[in-house]
Amino acid sequence: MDMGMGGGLDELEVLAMSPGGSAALAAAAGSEDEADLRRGPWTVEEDLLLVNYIAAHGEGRWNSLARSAGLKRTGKSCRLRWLNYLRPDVRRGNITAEEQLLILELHSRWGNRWSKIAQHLPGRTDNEIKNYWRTRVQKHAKQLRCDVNSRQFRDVVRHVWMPRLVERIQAESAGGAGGGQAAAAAPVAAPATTSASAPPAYHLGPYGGRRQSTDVVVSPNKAHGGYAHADYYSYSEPGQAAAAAAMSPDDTSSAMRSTLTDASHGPQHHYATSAATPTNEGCGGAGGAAAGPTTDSDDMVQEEEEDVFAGTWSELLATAGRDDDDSKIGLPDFEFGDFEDNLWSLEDLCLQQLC
DNA sequence: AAAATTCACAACCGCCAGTGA
DNA sequence: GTCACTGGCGGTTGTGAATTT
Repeated sequence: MDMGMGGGLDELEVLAMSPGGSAALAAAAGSEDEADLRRGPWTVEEDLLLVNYIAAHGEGRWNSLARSAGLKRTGKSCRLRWLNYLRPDVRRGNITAEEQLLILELHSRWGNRWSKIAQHLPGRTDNEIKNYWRTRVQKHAKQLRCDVNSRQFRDVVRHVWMPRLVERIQAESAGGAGGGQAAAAAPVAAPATTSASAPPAYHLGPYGGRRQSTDVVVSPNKAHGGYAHADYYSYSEPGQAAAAAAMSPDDTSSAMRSTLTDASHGPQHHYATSAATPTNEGCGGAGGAAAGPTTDSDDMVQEEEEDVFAGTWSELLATAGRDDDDSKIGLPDFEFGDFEDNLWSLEDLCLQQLC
């Protein structure tokens, strides 16, 4: 694919992406709509236009919305910006261990159905989950020289990564009160949506890459139910440290657990049997294409006919926390080392004959 | 300290399905 | 039936920060 940003920028695009490029672009491009459209990173001004317009008029037809709001963007671009970034309930930042576990599990069931997976992770966007998968999960697959859809890698995920995530979740829960090392690795993103009392906050600004430290949080204007113009009242620190400080690891874990089992966000996820079933169910077909995600229709049927998760998250964690090994939800025993980013080693996997 | 590399993420694209004229 | 428009989805890429050499 060599179109769009990948195909190199023409002069207009370069103008558009430069600071203050909008005016320059308009001047250079003339009055035609097509050429008048801006591309590239959104500016604070554009974000404000979009946020304020939606606050006043709600979401609607995106193309007309873009025009009415005075944005020189396509409707698609506005929609994406809103859904992935500006929406008040969007959560960004560290993916928690619970969320990682859920992503791994759901991906094993549905494959790259990012939007579907995202529906089960409140506040997370399909784009973020997709990015997580590509940057983290596929990286591990690459390290192991496995194809990400291969049976070997799926086994590794199920037998090594998932159990370790469960361990990590337990450690975080246990460490929440005492604030041990697990606390240091605690999730930091606070669910913006689930707080009934807190007004939504719009995260404006960018703007690209890892510049979260420059994010601007725009508070809603509670007085008239709209959202204040350029009402910058808070600058979040890198990694949303402020939010992290406001929520202990334990709080986060319990919040996530309750959120993840909230029927309003979709079917409850019962993890235990899925994690406990060491791929015998899917093992018959061996590798290759058969190891890949099942088809959509198959999944839908499976989802409706059987819930592969047998217990709630709380139950899972409680069960997994028992000392008696036989009750450890059927997960294979591993020597759980540190909880650094590298959740397994090649030696581990060789020992387990997984890869 | 500078250069090179890696990482994380925003934003784009094409494709496709749904809808209405 | 068909055409145009719109929105949603998954795949891909460019970019800047962070890390390593």
